[in-house]
Amino acid sequence: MKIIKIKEINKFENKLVRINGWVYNSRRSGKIGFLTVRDGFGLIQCVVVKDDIGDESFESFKRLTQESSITVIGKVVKNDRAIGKYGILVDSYELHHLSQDYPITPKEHGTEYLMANRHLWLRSKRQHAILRVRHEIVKSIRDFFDMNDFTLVDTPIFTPNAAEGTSTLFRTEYFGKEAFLAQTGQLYGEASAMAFGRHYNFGPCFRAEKSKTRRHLTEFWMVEPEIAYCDIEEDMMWAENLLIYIVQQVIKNKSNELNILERDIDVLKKVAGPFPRVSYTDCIEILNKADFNIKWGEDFGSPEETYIANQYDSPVIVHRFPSKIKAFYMKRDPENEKVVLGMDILAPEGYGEIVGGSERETNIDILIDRIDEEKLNKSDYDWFLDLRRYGSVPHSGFGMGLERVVAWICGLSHIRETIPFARTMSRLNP
RNA sequence: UCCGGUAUAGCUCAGUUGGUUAGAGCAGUGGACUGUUAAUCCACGUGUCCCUGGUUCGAGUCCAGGUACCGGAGCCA
Repeated sequence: MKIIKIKEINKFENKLVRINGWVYNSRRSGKIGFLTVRDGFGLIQCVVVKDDIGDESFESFKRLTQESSITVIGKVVKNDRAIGKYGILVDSYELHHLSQDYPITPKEHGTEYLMANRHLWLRSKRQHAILRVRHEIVKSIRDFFDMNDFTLVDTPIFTPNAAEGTSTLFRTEYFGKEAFLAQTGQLYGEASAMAFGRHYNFGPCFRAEKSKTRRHLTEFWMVEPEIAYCDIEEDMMWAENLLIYIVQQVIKNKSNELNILERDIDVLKKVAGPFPRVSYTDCIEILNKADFNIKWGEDFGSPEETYIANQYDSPVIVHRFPSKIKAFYMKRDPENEKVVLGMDILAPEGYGEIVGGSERETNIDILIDRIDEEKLNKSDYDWFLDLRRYGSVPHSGFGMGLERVVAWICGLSHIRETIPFARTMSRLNP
């Protein structure tokens, strides 16, 4: 007899099968019982009839608890009343472990409680769906870069320097020296782009900012392509095409999960491109028309960002920011020295910045000036400056925050559900 | 760091103007039920009311300080 996955149940109509899983829910009505079983691949309703399995088995069935691990043996039958349109008429079952007092009941719980039980919450339908969408997004990111001849080159997590000098870094001890957990792999990505032409790195980043909002994690995953012989316009195109590809793949392959999450797929279908491109200077004008009272040169706050994003159905690309509010490595616009060739992509529906990128400064003298201006330690960047000494070329790249993309595509109100084990200011466990 | 909010049963919450023995639903246990979808119905239990101090005849309730957590700002993906 075959052990099958619930997701392939429709291939086994009227066959006897085995399913390895866990009790999702159990209820009964006299001499007939209904056991919803999950196996990690899906849910199925198993019908337990006293007269079929015998008094003794039925008595022990009545004692089955939520999340007990069992193997169910029975016949697959079509059943319109059941979830998934198929059910199993139980012949017998084997109990592996009887779960006692499972903390997550089918009733409501607070988020704090659920986060404290995150290791168990992962079994719930919604959390399962979110992480499967995350999986699809990760896969489509890797496929996209693979199809376009990018090479994955992993960048280190221990670093000696502060790449952007602005964000707070986690400090650690490294054989008697000070080291930091990487907040970006970008500088290493630039080295790799000079070796491979098209590079990307994808891994965890760490930021010790004391941010307590629904958009922040202290540990999150970022994908960062870096492309040689690429200007800012091409950079925007890569980011746009990546986002469109991700959304298409999720709609195509994870529609069940989006339904479980009650995500409006029509909203996602509007993400077709080309995305609107608005300069920072134009944004200032738009914002002041809406009574925001922001001066040229000031950085956008969260309300400003949300207002700009809400003007459009699809993500919007904001570009050419004042150089003073952006990182030292961004190239200045030859047509306007006051701005840099940087761009941010803002997701619709208030999900905020999901991409940040730029064309990189190639002139070593300007870079050294900028490093001094930011009061960074020049010796830490000597290897980075080498990239401008030996065959410097125009190049660009961007970083995309995985969890914010997951939150946006799933339509979630909080980023902590987008990663299996969230790390926030107040949570290091489980 | 700043601003706002919350803290009562295993979980989710109610608790009046300060009043005597602190409540509900769910979960759990036992029972009834052959078509349930968070099944329903009957019976049974549970408390450091976050901590410390204060006001009061009397504090879960009012006041002060503290702690923890939540949301927002800043910062950012």
